[in-house]
Amino acid sequence: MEETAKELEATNFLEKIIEDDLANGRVPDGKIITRFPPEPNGYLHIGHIKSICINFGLAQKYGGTCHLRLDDTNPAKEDVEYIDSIKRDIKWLGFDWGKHEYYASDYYGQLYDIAVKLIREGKAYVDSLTPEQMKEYRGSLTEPGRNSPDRDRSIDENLRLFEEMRNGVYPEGKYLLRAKLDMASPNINMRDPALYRIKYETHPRTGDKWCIYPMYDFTHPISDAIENITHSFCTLEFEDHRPAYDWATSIDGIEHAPHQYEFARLNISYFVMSKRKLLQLVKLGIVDGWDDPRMPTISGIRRRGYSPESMKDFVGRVGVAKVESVVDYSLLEFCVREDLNKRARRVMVVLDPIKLVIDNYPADKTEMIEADNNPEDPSAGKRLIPFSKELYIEREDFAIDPPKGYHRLYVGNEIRLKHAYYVTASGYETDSEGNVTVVHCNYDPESRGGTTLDGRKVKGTSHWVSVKDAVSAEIRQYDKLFASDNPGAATGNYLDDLNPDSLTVLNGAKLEPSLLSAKPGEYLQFMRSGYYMADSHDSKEGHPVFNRTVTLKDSWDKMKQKMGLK
RNA sequence: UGGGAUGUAGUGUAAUGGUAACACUGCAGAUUCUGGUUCUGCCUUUGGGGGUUCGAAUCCCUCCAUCCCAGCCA
Repeated sequence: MEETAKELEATNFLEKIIEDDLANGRVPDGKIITRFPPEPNGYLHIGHIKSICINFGLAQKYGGTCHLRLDDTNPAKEDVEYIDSIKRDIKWLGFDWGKHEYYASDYYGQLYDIAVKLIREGKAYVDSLTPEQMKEYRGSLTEPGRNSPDRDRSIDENLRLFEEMRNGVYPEGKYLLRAKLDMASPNINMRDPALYRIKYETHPRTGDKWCIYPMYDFTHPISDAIENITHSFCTLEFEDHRPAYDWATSIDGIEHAPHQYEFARLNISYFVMSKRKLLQLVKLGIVDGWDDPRMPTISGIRRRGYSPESMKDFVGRVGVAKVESVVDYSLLEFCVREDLNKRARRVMVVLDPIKLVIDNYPADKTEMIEADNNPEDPSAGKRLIPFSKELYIEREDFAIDPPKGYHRLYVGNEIRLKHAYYVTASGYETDSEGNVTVVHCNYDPESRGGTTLDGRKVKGTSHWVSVKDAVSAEIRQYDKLFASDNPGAATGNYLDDLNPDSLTVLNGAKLEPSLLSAKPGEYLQFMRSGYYMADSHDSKEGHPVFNRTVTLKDSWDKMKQKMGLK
């Protein structure tokens, strides 16, 4: 069995379907064709990454092609702004649709002709029911619907009315073109679904050429057929639409019959993913826009500093199945950290500074300390950092009364200043409120570079920045947008679960001088704190602004919580 | 008995009649010039009940639970 070997490669049920179709000669020329069909009515989010990876990824894996098709059949909600962002986001992920950029609106002419043909064959009719009446005639989940009085309208009259609809003779809502299927079907989608509605909206691409627009159940399957799509993957909620899909693709004259397969959409704890809610967060001004770094949009993720590789790794680990599920936010953070650990350039930034004065270090001396840019990647090279008598260190790296297990700086304790020297604290100064303002210490000149000949160990290592060489910057400490792992579960309103601390802005941070010219797009690790990236909107040469992508894991913080210190 | 779908560690996903597993999380430890990384170990799993079988997560019956569907949205 030659297909046996291939089947072993499949890692999920969609791959099994493809391999089975390939093995049984059900795919023309052995080239599968998939499509990613977003509606340009909002920005792509992390849930779409799964769909993108499935459609583009599977085409790639099996030597096929993937089309980008903008499903633009509702001009009331769609906009070129969204089309542009969608294309930018897919490219950022590293996928390429090549010349296969299509629009459902490209097929309006063909769709119209098919509709006319259906009318001629008595398979579609123009209905004058109002929306309220429609609903009433449709029946309910447990009761069958009733036929519309217009269902038996003559073919000639249907033809005339439909043409007049197209010509703008009637106002919106006056008439509707419906397929004549089965009003008693247990599947509501088969109860004479709407095919065309009147809409006086200017379309982003067809302008005012049309005032009737085709519906999803009609457009989508036929678009797939026109493009010779072999595998049409969509999310679970379209399962009930598959009979409509199969109906549309089997209309006489449509030669190619693609198949639809459904998978579970991606849900992540602490996130909201619906376009409606994301749009609301933007409209209400709760976030800075679609690309706010707290948004789960691809543009938000990019601005936050997540890497495309980590996102692809993430959706790969999540897998593909038909169970509605919620993935732990911790897996997302794990993937981001794992990837950034390999690629981020290490730098020293003191977020909440206090001064450290080395009493036995010459006042006028500055020496350049050599530091690795990335210990995980020697090819990232080294850089020189200025070191002098007065430094900034992290406020939480010094304690007057060190708690149990604390191995940072306290009077009498020796620590290492990263890459530089060992220092031992000798005393400290406080302000009138008792806050530490200055820590005094002495350094061991023999420990230059961060080690000593005697091989003695120090337990703590602090990062530092030379006072006279320090750069200031705005640091945006982002956290989860929602405080609940299931926003809205408790009250029914997801806005009740907004995390009040999702953004903390730090203005007093002190940075090593190399950061003065940091550029958006460069992955950084502020040592011992987290991963950061310069903000693409607000960071300027000489006035950097950084977004926190994700914190480093912090086992000391965990220990403190366990000891009840936090 | 409206229709459609789905139930495997805390979470996600494998295993399709032959020893239930991988990842994340959590816990414990080792290493470490980042309390990061890396490494080691541990915890916890087939929705319930019946049946077929030498053998069932897998096949059959039944019950239960959850999700989706009543837009002129997609």
